[in-house]
Amino acid sequence: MDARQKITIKDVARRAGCGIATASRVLNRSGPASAEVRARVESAADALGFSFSAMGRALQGGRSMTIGCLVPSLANPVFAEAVQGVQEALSGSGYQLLIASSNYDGEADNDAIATLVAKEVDGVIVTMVAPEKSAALSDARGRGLPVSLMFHDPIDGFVTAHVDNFTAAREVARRFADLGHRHTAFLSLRFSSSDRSRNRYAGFRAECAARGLPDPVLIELGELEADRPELLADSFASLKDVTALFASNDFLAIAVQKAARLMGKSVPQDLSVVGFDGIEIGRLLELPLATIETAPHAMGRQAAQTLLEMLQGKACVQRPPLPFDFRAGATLARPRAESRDDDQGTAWPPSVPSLKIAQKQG
Amino acid sequence: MDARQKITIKDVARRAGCGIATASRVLNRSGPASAEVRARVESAADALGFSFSAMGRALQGGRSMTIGCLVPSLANPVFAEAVQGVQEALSGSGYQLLIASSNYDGEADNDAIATLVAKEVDGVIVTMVAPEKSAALSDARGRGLPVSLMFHDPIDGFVTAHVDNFTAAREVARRFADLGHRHTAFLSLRFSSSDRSRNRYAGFRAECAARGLPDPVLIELGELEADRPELLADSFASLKDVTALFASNDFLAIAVQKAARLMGKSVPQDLSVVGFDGIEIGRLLELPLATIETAPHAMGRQAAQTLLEMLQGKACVQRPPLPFDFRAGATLARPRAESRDDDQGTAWPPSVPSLKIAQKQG
DNA sequence: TTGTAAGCGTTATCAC
DNA sequence: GTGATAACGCTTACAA
Repeated sequence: MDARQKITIKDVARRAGCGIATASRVLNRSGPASAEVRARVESAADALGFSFSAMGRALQGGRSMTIGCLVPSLANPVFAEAVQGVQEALSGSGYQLLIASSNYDGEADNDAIATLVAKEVDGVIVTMVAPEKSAALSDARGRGLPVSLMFHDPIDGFVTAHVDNFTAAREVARRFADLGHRHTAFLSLRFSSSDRSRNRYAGFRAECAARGLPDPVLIELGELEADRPELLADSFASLKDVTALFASNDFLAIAVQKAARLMGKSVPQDLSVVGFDGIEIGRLLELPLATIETAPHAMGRQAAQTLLEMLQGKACVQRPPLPFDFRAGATLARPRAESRDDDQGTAWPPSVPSLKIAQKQG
Repeated sequence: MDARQKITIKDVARRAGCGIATASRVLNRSGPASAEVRARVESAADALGFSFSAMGRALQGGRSMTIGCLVPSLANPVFAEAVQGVQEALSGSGYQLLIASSNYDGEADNDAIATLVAKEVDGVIVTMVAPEKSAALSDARGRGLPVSLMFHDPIDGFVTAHVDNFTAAREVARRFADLGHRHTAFLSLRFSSSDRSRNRYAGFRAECAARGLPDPVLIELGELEADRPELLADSFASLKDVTALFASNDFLAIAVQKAARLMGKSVPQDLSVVGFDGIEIGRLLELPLATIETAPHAMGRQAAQTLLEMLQGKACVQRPPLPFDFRAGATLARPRAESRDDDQGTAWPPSVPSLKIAQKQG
């Protein structure tokens, strides 16, 4: 209702009885000014409650001092933590964060990038469905906009802050194999829209193959099943042979345990479960979750630091992947004796309602 | 390195062989233009890969089409979800979100507000340590900037999207009392910097008093203890009488169970635990968490909708609190028979290392 | 139908 | 030391 007009530097100058250039110099300490004028300007600014318009500055300076960040969702704590890391790395740099999220939608990704570009961000930090295929992203890069990726495994000309998903997943397979598991499964949400999930599956499968184990069963969930252990349970009734399951993230790993419980299977006696990400809460569970511990916070920090370097015109090189750790937990154990080495045929039903399940061929 | 110059509407106009006003009209469909010129302008824009500068527009139009959002932290899923809700409510409105976080620091809160104002956001959605005391916030409001609060219980002239913390907490006390618990405790992180925690404690205590129960023991944790069940366990060794514990959020509720386990206490036989917030994961635990279920997502949506209405100049009225629900879980049960009605003296040690513990007087 | 020009808030340049 | 003034990218009178 009472939107009072904005106080601009003009108002300050008028009140101080000087030119706007002088006011600007005083307020920015960017040039000479007599003590007297300086005092007048400062008290005028104070009295008026003046503060600079970042927009005016940006327009004139060519830099908005804003960097854009696109993540699939903030509801996923992994991304939320990464963004938090970005914020931290940026704090003190003078840059502000403009955040967008796409809800794992490739189209929305492109729109978001376009919007960020329109806002004249000075650089972007991005996790999206398919950066290598995004017209908006390559367009932005073509215009000279610094781009820093997060979570993605290395892609052609981009720099990325990442963890080596392939190798980390191999580690899980190694653990399973060492304990004597033969029949495994990989559980994923949005397999097709996440290069991370795909790389994890690839690594997992590669190591299984290297050890002469059958290919892991690939189970791709829809959004629905992930939140409904009952639905999940339905589908697992079929996986009789499977004694070890690798979930592509910790939430799935926790949800699948609930599902197992519903079907009377106990973890880890009947089914070993390992997750991915290493979210804090996994540690606090009655059955602490075995998982690959990653550092999303550090990923955010690194992505931001890389971007800051690009903004300073430094040459930017792809850094090595951030470390991961296998976190031992209570959800991983040897398979029951009787279920070992029982390799007769795949207990694989032709179809499972409302689930897209596919077993990759070796 | 190769920061190609930006394509402005001037470039488009030049290439199309027309004035910039015409180009603007065509591209915005905001005025007449002959079919011929229209075509020329459009193909020129296309060829050049032109896109508008939101900044130029904002500067001229007086509105940045950006709204600012300040939350304590994105690492807390409750706030992350709320922000997600804000994003959703804003999508399609043409407004972008500029996000800041303060890490629960009152000073950072003020800085963040100031920065958002400098960015010329058209409105702000805020959760901060002390909105009623923030100079920056009242200043912003004084300048006519629409302000919409989230999570905070109603404060003088502000509108807020909230849940009735006091009443929700009373509900917890009621449940405890009905089951026969007499000695309770309230566990909080950052009690002093969160009006929500304070209101929850107040409601909890009020209902205990109304039922003739002793005041709940107030336990305020530092950041450290919350992540270290060992440390937590140390402090609980003292709370011999307490049979029921209300944690001011679900993470604490989960952490405290781990601590209880470490000391050989079993939940809920020896200790009932109820959380607050209703995070999804609580449902999936082996011992599903009893908690007050709130709707942070809806809170974000409502805060955003309210702000949009303010931006449209509509009168905005404080809406009633969003609903909460008591979610039954396996962490709440009757106290053991022998521990009931044993009211002899407070089992309260003079000091517990590294914890600020205080018992409020009735 | 079209183009010129003023103005949004700032800073940088350049005379004074 | 100081103050006009041009420029940044855009929209919108207003004039042609």
